[in-house]
Amino acid sequence: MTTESQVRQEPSLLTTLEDLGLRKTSARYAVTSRIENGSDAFTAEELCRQLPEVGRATVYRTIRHLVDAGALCKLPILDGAPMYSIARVEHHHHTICSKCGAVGEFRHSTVERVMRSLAKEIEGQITGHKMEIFITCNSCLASESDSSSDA
Amino acid sequence: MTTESQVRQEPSLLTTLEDLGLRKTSARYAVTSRIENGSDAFTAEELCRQLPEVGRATVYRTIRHLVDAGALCKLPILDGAPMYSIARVEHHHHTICSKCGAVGEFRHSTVERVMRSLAKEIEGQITGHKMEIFITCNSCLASESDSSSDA
DNA sequence: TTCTAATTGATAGTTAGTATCAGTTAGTCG
DNA sequence: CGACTAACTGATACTAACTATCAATTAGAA
Repeated sequence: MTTESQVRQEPSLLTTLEDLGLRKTSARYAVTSRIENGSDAFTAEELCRQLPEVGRATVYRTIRHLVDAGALCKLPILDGAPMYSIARVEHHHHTICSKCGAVGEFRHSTVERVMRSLAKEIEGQITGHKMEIFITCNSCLASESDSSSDA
Repeated sequence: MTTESQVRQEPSLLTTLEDLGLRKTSARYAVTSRIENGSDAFTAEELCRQLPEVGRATVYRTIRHLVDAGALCKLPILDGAPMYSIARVEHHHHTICSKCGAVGEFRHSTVERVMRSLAKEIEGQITGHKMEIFITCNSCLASESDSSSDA
């Protein structure tokens, strides 16, 4: 577990940008490292607020590059701005806590298998899919049972 | 097939509003009948444009009532405004054509079964789910093969 | 008919995101 | 190293998609 060789250093988001042929700038460094060290999922506006030294346009532009490169995933939220999270698994789905908004990732072969069986049912040609599971996360469940003991 | 008794009249959206204890007004009549007679899925702004005689606020308010009542479903679109479509099947998922934006509904027991097996994998308590399948619809496939014959 | 709470819609405000463009900078080339 | 230039930045202004406000209107009960 602690062996160096087993720690696969994920290519940093800044590297992803370089690989796109983009320059390594201080603004991009600020944005990518904030994303990497920040919380799970975030909105563009949150990031702007956390990085007042970087212009909004640059924050939005950098996010867009990362999404285009597949390094970030953008998930549409029913009410409000889309959230972004680092794509750690190539193809995956999301869990979203309805209470606190925490976003998780999962991948399950069954989901992919279902897609194949759905192909028969659906008119047209399937090009992709997306699944979101709404949950109450463990920490919200815990705080819920706390407060319910008051009542 | 053509027997009257087999044509189950779906409760109109206006009735849905009445059932919520809301008044039957001409603005609400205009909005609901436009939705019922219009195309599959629409955005709020589209509806506003189609109903210049109804105020924007009223259009948005009416949509919100219908979504709250479960008569319309709101589906978040990755880029742009959310789309709404009449919920014809209680619990269902959507197909979205990536070319033309046409939205369809489907329901498949396998999807629901998968959810149960995922429950084991996922931390926290599942409260709901949502699945979108991206397709190229038949008519877009057709026009695609047309234009490819030009090239 | 009268009354009143529900409703409307014009307007102004907010939020999220994009376009513009003059000024700055990374990285290369000599 | 120094100069050059295309890439980049960020302030600003703009647009789209809503939401809040509130005086005027209206549905529906009495």
